[in-house]
Amino acid sequence: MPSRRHGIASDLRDRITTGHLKPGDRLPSEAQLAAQYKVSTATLRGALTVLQAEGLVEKLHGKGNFVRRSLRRITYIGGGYARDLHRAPDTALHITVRTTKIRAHGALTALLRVPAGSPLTEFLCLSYEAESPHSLARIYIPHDLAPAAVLNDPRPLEEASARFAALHPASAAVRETVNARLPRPEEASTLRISTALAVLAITRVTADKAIGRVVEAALLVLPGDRAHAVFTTTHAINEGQTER
Amino acid sequence: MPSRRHGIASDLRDRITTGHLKPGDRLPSEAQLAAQYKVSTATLRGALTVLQAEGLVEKLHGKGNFVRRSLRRITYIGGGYARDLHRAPDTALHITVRTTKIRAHGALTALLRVPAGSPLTEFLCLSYEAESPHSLARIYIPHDLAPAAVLNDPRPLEEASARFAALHPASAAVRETVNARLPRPEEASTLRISTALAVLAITRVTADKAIGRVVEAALLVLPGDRAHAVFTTTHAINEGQTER
DNA sequence: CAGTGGTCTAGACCACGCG
DNA sequence: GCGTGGTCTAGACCACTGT
Repeated sequence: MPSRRHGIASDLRDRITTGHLKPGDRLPSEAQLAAQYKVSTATLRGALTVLQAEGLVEKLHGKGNFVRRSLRRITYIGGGYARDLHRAPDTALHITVRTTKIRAHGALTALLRVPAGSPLTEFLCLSYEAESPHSLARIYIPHDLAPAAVLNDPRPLEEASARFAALHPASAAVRETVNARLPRPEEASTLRISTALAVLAITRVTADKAIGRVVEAALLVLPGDRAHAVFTTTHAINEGQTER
Repeated sequence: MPSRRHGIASDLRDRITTGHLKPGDRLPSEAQLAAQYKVSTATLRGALTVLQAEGLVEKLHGKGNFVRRSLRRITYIGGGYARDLHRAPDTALHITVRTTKIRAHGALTALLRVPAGSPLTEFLCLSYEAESPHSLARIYIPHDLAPAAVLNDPRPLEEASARFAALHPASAAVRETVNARLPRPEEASTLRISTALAVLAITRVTADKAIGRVVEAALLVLPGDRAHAVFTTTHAINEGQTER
């Protein structure tokens, strides 16, 4: 075995997949497991980090380590459609949105193709599933393109970007960039995930081809242990429908 | 600051972005840095892990820690096109392919929609850029769909899936699933990356709609500190071209 | 309060790269 | 062989959760 912690991770993984440890079960405390495997707590925590990244184990500070109930609950659907996130149908999802007016700076000026200092509206969206944070989205829209209807939408939001569906232009070009990175400290605390757990970061830029402007930039952060992104494309005869 | 290692990471990050540490520079040894910051080597290594995941620092076992020369050199282009990976134009990319005949098992049967035990051809592709591993791809094709022309392609491969371009059917449905996870130990060693560094894992399934079969499943692994995936979609008037 | 995980320390020992 | 990073130890102390 390449390392002690991978060996322990394999052993615990087997216990989970064979059903000796069932979904929802609490594992023995890290001190107990460390004693069982005769390793230091640091090494044992390394093993748990591996299983956490696989989505098999959920770590809850102060409570314990648990076998995750369902794997891969968050699915981001690519293609720039209004529906961003799908989740298990039997669970409630609610979202908080904080709206702020800011001015373009740093990477935002390049994404939105506006000069530095341009007025923007920022929507900070945090979605919850059963009281536990689920995903984080920061959506930026040039101020002159953010209609009052969106700002004052009275509907209780069902899904994050339902509110923004009206913004999507008739002829749009959507560019989504996906990468894996560690969360910034404040992202880790708002999503209540470990700072050692990678997140799936998606940057989505939507341009209206008719007016030749970027109408929205969305920075999405999904916990890497529970999320994946799906992109589906159909190719017509000898030519694609996705442009570069 | 949320933690000691993030504080140190911020400080080093500033030294890099302000130019006090230039691309290609070797950082002081971890022992020296730990002494400078008056922390243990474990904490200092935590700080370097943060910077490594951001793509700012490259760790080379036995040599040292270096400021990365160019950020985000690997770009996966979504949409199922033949060209999988783009890289800096001034660098040479070469690929090794190992072909094996195997039988469908486990997740492969579900991906390819074939019964367990079906004969498959596996292509294990490892791409290198200037002698350092770059990306890892495992491509599976039902044996009866793998033409001899592909198996015996005489061309020196320029890019991984140029060889497979001929396979792409006229009318294809491509489904790409992206997630962030830790590398398996053998993936970490072949890609020569840390086991603590998340990878971007892309599962691409290509189906030929005409014959209603899955013609290829590709499991791609890209190092998270250097790679991102880009998906571009254009929407026609009031309807999309990406299907679910 | 007691019990849990999260961060950190000050080392030891191993594996790799290079002269 | 020597210097480097990689893994691991056996603790200490802090932060969070529940009673």
